[in-house]
Amino acid sequence: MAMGRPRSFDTDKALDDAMEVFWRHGYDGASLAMLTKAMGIKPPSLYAAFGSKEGLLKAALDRYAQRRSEHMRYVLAGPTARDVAERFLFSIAESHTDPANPPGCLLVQGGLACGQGSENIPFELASRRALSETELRERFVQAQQDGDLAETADPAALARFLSTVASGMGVLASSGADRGALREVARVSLSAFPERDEMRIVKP
Amino acid sequence: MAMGRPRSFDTDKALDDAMEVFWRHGYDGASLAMLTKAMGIKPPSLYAAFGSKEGLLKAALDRYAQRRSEHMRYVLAGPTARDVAERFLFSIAESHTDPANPPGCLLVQGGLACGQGSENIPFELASRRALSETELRERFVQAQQDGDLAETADPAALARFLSTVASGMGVLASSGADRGALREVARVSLSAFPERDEMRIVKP
DNA sequence: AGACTTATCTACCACTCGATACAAAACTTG
DNA sequence: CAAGTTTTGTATCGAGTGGTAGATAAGTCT
Repeated sequence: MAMGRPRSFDTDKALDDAMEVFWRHGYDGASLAMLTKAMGIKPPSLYAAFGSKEGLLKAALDRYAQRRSEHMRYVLAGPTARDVAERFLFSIAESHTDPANPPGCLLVQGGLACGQGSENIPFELASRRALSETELRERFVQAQQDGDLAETADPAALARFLSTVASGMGVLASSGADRGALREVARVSLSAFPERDEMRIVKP
Repeated sequence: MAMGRPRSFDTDKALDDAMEVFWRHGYDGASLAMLTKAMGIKPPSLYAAFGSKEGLLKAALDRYAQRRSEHMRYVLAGPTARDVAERFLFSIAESHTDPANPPGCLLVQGGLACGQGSENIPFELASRRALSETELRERFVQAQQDGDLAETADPAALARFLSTVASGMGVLASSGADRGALREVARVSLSAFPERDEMRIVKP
């Protein structure tokens, strides 16, 4: 059996290019013309490789998650719950203002509300945003067991708070805020986080 | 001189309907077909009244701001800086989950990233988001003068933090979070806010 | 009433959208 | 080399986009 003509473009490179377009223009705002131009391929190649525009987005999101998993591993490896929170917020201040990428977060910029035919895109993004919140929550539960987070603290609430601030920082960055502004938000947010020998956040 | 045929639809009612469409689908996702159907008018009437799709959005945003100005007046009338922060966050938890509206915040849902021909929409929304942050900051400066906010506190940082949390709550609400979840975020966020006789947020 | 002004409706414009049919090209295998 | 398989480019599809021309309807003014 013959093997067929080999693909003439690099899939990961093309996904990086597509990711940038989705990031900068959102799902609805990213047209196939933009995408194919950025990726350096023609529509039939795109559809052969990714199936559809939505398939392309999902592949780009997978790659985005893959990239961020390294950061997240570092974040979750913080020695205490508070260190984890600190790493989380400050690494986001950096990544959301990384000049190598469009400002903000793909999972926020990608599309909170979409038009006809893209109704499921916001759900897709939301479910992926929920992943890091879950990781944080589980890490905080662990911290409670380890004793570096007060038993009266609420891991779910803390994780949701951090996740919410992260989304807000994405919105802030998308409107042109600089790295200093995001760091400042991170700093203020951290003061909502219980210090080691203190607990301000307790269950109701 | 004659006065011409009177308009057969109510402008404010039509704007409310358009607002909901923009809110639910974003600027790019809101098609003229959706808008005219929701508003109960035909395209020529829309263009005669609002000039363009972008003009319609701006008119809807004006009306949105008008609605929220009442809430904001109540928020800013809080007796102390901390009361202001508390009112701000909890009123947002309510409004972003008001079943009478689409979930989230129009200024966030409307479009953080848009396509060709709508590049200025994100700026328009960002500038309107910045307004409430400015109001908060000025209120906190006043609070400092009044003595109910520590001199070492940073009004700009606090206002930006609250504004960021508000945006984050918009993202959270748009992905289906319920009112309780938003209230919880508000509660945690408030613990980052200096109590009356304490100041945790100081200038660097 | 009749002139004038403005809004509304039908129908349509040029264009872009996401997606594809088809044939030529490029590779592996026999 | 020839057969088989997959990718590529050209050219295009039907549907939908934001927006408008022109005629008609509905008012106010003299």
